[in-house]
Amino acid sequence: MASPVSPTRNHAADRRRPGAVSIREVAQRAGVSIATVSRTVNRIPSVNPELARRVWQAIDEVGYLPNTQARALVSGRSRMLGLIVSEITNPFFPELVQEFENLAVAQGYEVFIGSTNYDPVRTESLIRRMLQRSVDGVAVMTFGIEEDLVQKLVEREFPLVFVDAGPDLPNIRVLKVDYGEGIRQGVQHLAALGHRSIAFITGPLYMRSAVARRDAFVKSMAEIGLTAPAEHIVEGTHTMEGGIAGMERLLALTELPTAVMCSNDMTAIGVLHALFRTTHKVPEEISVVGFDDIHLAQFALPPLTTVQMSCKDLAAAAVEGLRAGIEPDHSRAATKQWRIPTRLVVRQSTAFPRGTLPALMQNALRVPRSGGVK
Amino acid sequence: MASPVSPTRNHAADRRRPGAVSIREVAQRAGVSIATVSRTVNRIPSVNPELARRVWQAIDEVGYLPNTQARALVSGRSRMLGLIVSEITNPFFPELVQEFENLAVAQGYEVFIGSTNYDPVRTESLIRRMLQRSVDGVAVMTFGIEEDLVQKLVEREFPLVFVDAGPDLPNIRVLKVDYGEGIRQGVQHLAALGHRSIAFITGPLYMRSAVARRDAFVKSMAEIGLTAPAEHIVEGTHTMEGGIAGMERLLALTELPTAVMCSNDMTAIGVLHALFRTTHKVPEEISVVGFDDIHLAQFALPPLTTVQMSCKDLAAAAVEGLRAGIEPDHSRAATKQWRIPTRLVVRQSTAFPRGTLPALMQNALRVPRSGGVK
DNA sequence: ATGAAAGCGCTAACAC
DNA sequence: GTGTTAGCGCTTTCAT
Repeated sequence: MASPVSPTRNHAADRRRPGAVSIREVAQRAGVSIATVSRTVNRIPSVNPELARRVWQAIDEVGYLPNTQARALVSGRSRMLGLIVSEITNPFFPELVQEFENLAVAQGYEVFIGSTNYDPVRTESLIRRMLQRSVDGVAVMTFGIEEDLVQKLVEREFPLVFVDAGPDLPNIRVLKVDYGEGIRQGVQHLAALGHRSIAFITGPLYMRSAVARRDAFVKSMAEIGLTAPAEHIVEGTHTMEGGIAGMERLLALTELPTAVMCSNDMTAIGVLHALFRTTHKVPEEISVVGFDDIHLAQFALPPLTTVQMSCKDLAAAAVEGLRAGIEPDHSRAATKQWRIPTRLVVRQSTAFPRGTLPALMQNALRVPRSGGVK
Repeated sequence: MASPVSPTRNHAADRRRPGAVSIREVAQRAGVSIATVSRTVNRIPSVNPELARRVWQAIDEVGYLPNTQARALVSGRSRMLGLIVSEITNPFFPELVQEFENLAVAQGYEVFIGSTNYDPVRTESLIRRMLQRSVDGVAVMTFGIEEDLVQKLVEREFPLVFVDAGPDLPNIRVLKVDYGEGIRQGVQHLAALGHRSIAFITGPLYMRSAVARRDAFVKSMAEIGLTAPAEHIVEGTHTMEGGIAGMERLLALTELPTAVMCSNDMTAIGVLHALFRTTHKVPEEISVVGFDDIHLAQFALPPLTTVQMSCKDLAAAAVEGLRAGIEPDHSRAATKQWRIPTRLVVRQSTAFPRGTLPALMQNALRVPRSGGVK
């Protein structure tokens, strides 16, 4: 029963990967107890420098890597951050994921990424999986909070970050994107060029952020005394396909707008595509403005004028917001809202509307084919 | 000392998230031992159905989720698969990641994604992090094996999947992409249209796959009696920026090629951009062919003719290859190589070269502006 | 400052 | 068929 050196070798060990070295080998090799190894690894100041040296050397020699699972088990913290996006294939998100990951890793966290694909079943399973892997917190960057998702998460009472809107609960932080200012700048840019008939292709309207952008558009138009007729505001899906479909509906109108603003860049790229297919020239015949400023926007044909929402800022705020909720003495533990600025980036998909005086002058002054504002 | 009900409440428990319920609560509530709960959860057939029912009910009532960390610790398997890509922001990868994730999750695995960004330091840390989280296997989908990365991984002797090439070791599986056939079809498509002067913009040549694609191009050209002059093969970076730079070099040549083939779609999109900027028309003046067939390719202006490398196939093979190495009695445990087919997808960026008879006839027959092969 | 030992949540031997 | 228990690798008391 109480055999000091058990003849029955442990069962699980045989199943483990060959390369794996445990804290015990290190302790043995350094001639100390496993507690000392643990302290050394965790940089507890009280360890004798000489012992610490021996421990580090042993670690080096055997190639020891602390087992995170075991650490998590005892500490109750996994040092993993959940990151939920709606669609990883939407180019905005990889950029966000990349920034988020860089920051998280720099702070010693790992990232558990998942995409909902707008599918409640999938989302449900995603949450469950994150809970089982006991992430320390979750950033929900879907830009459209699915209500029951929030519910599940909130119930478990752990640190959460949302974009745009979220319940006002102690563990929850919200990243407020300043859609108003960015959209306003876009509208004013178009108006300044002389556009009066500006259409807007929204995102899917079950998303709060899509609604927020549309509302910002309507408000910005009103501010300068303009009202878009109902048929000039069409619902899209935040995808290229949605942009194409939206533009086609606009094209079917008897009265074409002279400019189209889009709820995101992918939609704008779809619009560009639809316009190309129907041989309408951008920006000579119609101006196009996007939103997000994804990397691809500069490579659109023509390069897209757009409203930048810095995913660097967004990612930074998300990671900080999470840390604020997880680490008891984080400096911004009390901050509940984080403001994300936006700004206009003018490229070549916008110009004076056709037939206006500036456009005519411009045409007279330049070489034939390279239209557009430089 | 041996107090049956310890007055000292366990230390770690206080630190844990409130919502977390352990196997013990379930056992207590169902009036069974924790072993029975474990058996029930793991669907061991021998459990009494009546007890099982009570256990499931208790699980439901308390919202129990088995703790994966603890499971991993005892079983020696984490049910996590590492997935290493070079750049998550390159649109090819999110598509691959998505497929990979879907398949992995369907098999009960979680995915630990990491991108190397072509940075050895970052890569090193990535491997270490994956090892610490004890992933069960790693798929290296960088399309350019960094030698020391392989070394590190191979040392630990765990299941590995590479693309294109990898050491012939027991735990390693290789996904062989059939570049030859795809590139050949692209070249023959161009040649069939009448092109004789075809340039090629490669990927970064430290990548095996980039070299393989270039070699396939040279070989395919030779097969039909064509030889591209050295200045018609320029090195790119598999990015839009690289495509622009490459095309600019081509444009500086006294003798322009009539068609450009690219090592990937992003390069081709860059080429399209450069051509647009310099007011060259695609495909009327110059034809462009890509490689990969990312989703974006259909929305390029004009829609891109390209060689499809199915990331669905790739992802499926990667997951299966990993499972074959991890699960002792997987049906394809012995398979060491997996062939990934490629095929040509003709869209509108390719046409007869300018001035050839077919091109003239075509122009005579069609409405002014919408050139290209339909 | 260091070591012994308890215990994190779970699985798998082993005993009944 | 079910319960008891050792032990996965680690951190953290507690005693020395």
